Amino acid sequence: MQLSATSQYAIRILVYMAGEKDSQSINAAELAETLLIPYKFLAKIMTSLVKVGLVESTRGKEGGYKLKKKASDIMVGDILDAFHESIKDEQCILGIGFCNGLCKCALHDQWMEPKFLLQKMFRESSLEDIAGRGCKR
Amino acid sequence: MQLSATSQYAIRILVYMAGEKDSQSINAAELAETLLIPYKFLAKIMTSLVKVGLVESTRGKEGGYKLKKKASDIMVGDILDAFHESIKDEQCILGIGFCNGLCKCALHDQWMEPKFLLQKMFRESSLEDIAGRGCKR
DNA sequence: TGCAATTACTACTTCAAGGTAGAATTTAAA
DNA sequence: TTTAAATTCTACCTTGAAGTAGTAATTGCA
Ligand code: SF4
Ligand code: SF4
Repeated sequence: MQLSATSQYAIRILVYMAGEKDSQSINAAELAETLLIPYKFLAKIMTSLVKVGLVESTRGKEGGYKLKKKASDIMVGDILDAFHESIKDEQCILGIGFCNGLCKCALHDQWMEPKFLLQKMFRESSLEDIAGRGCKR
Repeated sequence: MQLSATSQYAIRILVYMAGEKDSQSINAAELAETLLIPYKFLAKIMTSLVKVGLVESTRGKEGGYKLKKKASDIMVGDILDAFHESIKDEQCILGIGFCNGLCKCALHDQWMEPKFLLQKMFRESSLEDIAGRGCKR
């Protein structure tokens, strides 16, 4: 019952980038070192984030990564989407599927509420909301 | 962001057993067939449930499985515990760890609430509460 | 131009979860 | 006592996520 390592890394990376001076690019080595993420794995994640349009990259000397949108416009949910890990409305806690209220087991209603809160949290929390506070890793 | 297949299977198995006539044992073949769980994998799960004391088994002809406690005394959380998948208080949504309120990022407080609801749901839902309603699989 | 720094690509390895196969063990009943 | 039905054990296979390695492509700068 937790996010994949990939998603967790991605969130931490983008939050860190949002906390840095704008219009200044950060390279993979610095990210890997300060965030304690394996360099090569981070590089792979960064490429995904570039492909999905959350980050822009410049190669070569003086190159690196920059957020492609304002930190206030990147939601945690966008990041989870990139790795197909956002929570769907029909997701069932027992993995059965989508009774959609027709046949409700006792867990159904109880799962609705935390599920909704998680969706809301992911949908409404932007990088700006998170950056600058809490754990710096 | 979901339970492991093993835990989901285990919950469904025990809920089904709770819905059957008491003091009557059910064998692995029937469980596998009605719940659409691979037979051999189910057998493995059952052995775990026996070892952890939620189920008792009798081997040989006429054998099978029975709940070891009343359905109202087996909580979903007990099942998750058996597979080390219950949600710890200090579980962090970013996998960093346990800031314990000292350094709170913006996700910290928002994660607290759904986490609490999930813990409550797992802790307070018994098999009896679930059995007999909803999807029969 | 050439070099060094950087991301991107391709392919592999490792690890854990999920799943399978077959034989050993136990038991009730014929 | 034999046999068939059942669980249990041990060992393996498969799949996907996590992580690694090496090289190609790109770019700024000396
Ligand atoms: S009724 Fe229960 S099993 Fe069916 S979708 Fe809802 S939570 Fe899942
Ligand atoms: S402050 Fe944020 S990163 Fe730290 S434990 Fe809480 S949720 Fe996790």
